Amino acid sequence: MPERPANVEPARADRVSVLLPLPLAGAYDYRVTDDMRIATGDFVRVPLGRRRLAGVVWGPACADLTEAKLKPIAEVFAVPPLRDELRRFVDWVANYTLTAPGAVLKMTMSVADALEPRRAVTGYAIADAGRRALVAADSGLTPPRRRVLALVGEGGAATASDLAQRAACGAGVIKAMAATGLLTPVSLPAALPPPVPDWRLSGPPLSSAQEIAAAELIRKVRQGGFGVTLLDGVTGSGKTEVYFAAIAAALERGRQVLVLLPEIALSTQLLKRFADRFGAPPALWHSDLGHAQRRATWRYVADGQARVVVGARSALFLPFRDLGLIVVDEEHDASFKQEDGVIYHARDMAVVRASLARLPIVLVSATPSLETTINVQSGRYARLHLPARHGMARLPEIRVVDMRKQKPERQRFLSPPLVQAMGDTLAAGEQAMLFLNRRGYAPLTLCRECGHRLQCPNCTAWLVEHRRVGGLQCHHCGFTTPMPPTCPNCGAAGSFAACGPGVERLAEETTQRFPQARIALMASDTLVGPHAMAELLERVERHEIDVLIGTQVMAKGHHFPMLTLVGVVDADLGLSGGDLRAAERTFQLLHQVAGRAGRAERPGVALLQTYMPEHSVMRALASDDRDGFLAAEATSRREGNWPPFGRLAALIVSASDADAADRAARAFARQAPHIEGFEILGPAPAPLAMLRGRYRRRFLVKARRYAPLQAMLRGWLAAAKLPASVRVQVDIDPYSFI
DNA sequence: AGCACGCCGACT
DNA sequence: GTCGGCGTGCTC
Repeated sequence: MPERPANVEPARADRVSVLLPLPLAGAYDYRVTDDMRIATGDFVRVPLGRRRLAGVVWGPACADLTEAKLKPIAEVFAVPPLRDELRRFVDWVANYTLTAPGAVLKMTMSVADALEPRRAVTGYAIADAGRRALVAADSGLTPPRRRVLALVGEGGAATASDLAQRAACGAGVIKAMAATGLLTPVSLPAALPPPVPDWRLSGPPLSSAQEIAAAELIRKVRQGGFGVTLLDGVTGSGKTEVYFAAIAAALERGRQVLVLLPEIALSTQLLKRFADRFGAPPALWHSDLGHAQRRATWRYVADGQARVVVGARSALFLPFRDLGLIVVDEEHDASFKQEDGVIYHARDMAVVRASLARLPIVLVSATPSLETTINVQSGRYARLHLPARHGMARLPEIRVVDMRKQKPERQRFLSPPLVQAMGDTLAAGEQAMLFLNRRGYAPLTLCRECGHRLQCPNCTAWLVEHRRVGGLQCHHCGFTTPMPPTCPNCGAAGSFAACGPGVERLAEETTQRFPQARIALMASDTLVGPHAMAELLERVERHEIDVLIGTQVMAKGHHFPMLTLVGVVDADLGLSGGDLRAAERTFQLLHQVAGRAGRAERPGVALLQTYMPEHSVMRALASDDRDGFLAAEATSRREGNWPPFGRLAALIVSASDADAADRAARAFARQAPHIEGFEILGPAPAPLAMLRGRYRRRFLVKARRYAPLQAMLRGWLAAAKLPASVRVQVDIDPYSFI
């Protein structure tokens, strides 16, 4: 039987509702047979059609179904029940994002067979005969057998293949030793529980500012209850050690901790620091996890043996047994926004989970989002500030390069001041970094004869030339094609011109200008395999690389003592496109990128190449005026009633052909409700009017801050009778306007 | 999400 | 004559 908190009363009724991890409108009712003890939250297996599925008992039966239609629950899983806090969270997220509750539950039940009894594997322990043989002078043991016995004697039971590998013998040796009684077969869990972090270990000494912030967080953790705290401090101010102190306090109380990170794969340095601080690594949760590990971690989170989970946004839906603290590091990062499936913002939903579970949450950033800043100003969130450390890393000087005056040569992209700075840096034996958020060689290829541009057949997007691997790629749907021999429009041969730079093209230019420099590319498509990133970072750290050229993956977390120059090749790149948060995001990204320079004793410089040197983002960066920038941003958003002062939802109507999409969008528009407090914009072709072969039309709904946005949208969607082939995707609080 | 049922093209 | 394409609809 699953263990069950004493205060949860078993549902007495002979029928209950069960939520299944499917995008169904609601929970389905099932019969409880007499021999079953069922409580709300129990994981159960139920029949659905001809399938048998795992689901969760969600509450008392809700529909009046005939006895004949009702099917019985097949089985109760021996797993701790889903806590009330998490069930309410699932319902809350479903309601907020206008998605089926089952689709949200699916994120909690993300491991297919995690509910099945924990699999055991056969391991081998040392038997008495083996122990005697090991100490006997004339045992007649072969060297491999002796090695195996020594290993098992010291390290304990292990699987045959594991032992064989460590003792450098065949697995047959192990089997034979078991047959002769030197080893005993034992049952081992398929994956061992994660090691327990030791909160009693002391971290590095804290500065007085850190001490004050840490004490406040520790107080909040000990006191318990909901509260949001922004931990605000520039890179190098020691934010991590401060929230480690809060983690230690939660562990001391025997509670679990969730740390959300934007890109777990990029956080090797954080994991290392965690292991140094607590004597054990945290449990990890991200999309690249192997299935067995995933399964094991889910179980150990559910039964409380995984004490600290560091994970990407999906970790927010894990079934913690006793969560005591949530930390969201880099809270401003846009990758917390999940853009497909259930569309949600992990930072915002983390605050909701903390609120429902009544626990403290810490948002951490050097460049807090405007949302969080406004919440601090209104007093909803507390703020702890860490000033930069004196005598330690200095923030780089940021200089703006006016590209209207400092033109690069034709078909070149590095301005004279940047080339000069690179030359000086290399001459001084230091390292430089070039940042450009564009993969590939050139973002656009056109025909010089007829002006034809190579476009993706499935998306409204140009094909990007990739010279390293050869051919053209669409960065939206993954379409690839070789470079055509002639222009598909006019048939001209050899007429293609690459327009604009990607990181590959910058590498080419850098090689031409500095033939002796050792150059490395760092983009999501050049880092293949799980260790590519770590290996490249090590090479940079060992100074085997002089110039590192890369995209956003290079922006965060790593610090290189010899890196003193950062060149931002196109600082304006993120500012076009009418995105609500374009300025804010560009500020955050460039601030982070610039922060890569000069983090040790050597002062650093960042050069921003821009055609808009007077733009508020460039001025704020150059004058290191984050708060002034945020204040100006707040003013302009308040004036337009844009988030976070008003609310926004994006609805994308899509169909498999353009005509159907237009018809559906017009029909949908006719049903638009006219309610005070709402403004409906559209339909307009979505920014990617065609994506993965579907034609998209977009509506934007602007609402006053406290207007009932979800209710209004639900009414609209219910009123519109659209054919099944038309899809309407709802994105509450949209971030990407693509 | 699956898995059925159902009505129209190229094959044994 | 059937095998199979995926559009539509249902699953307690």
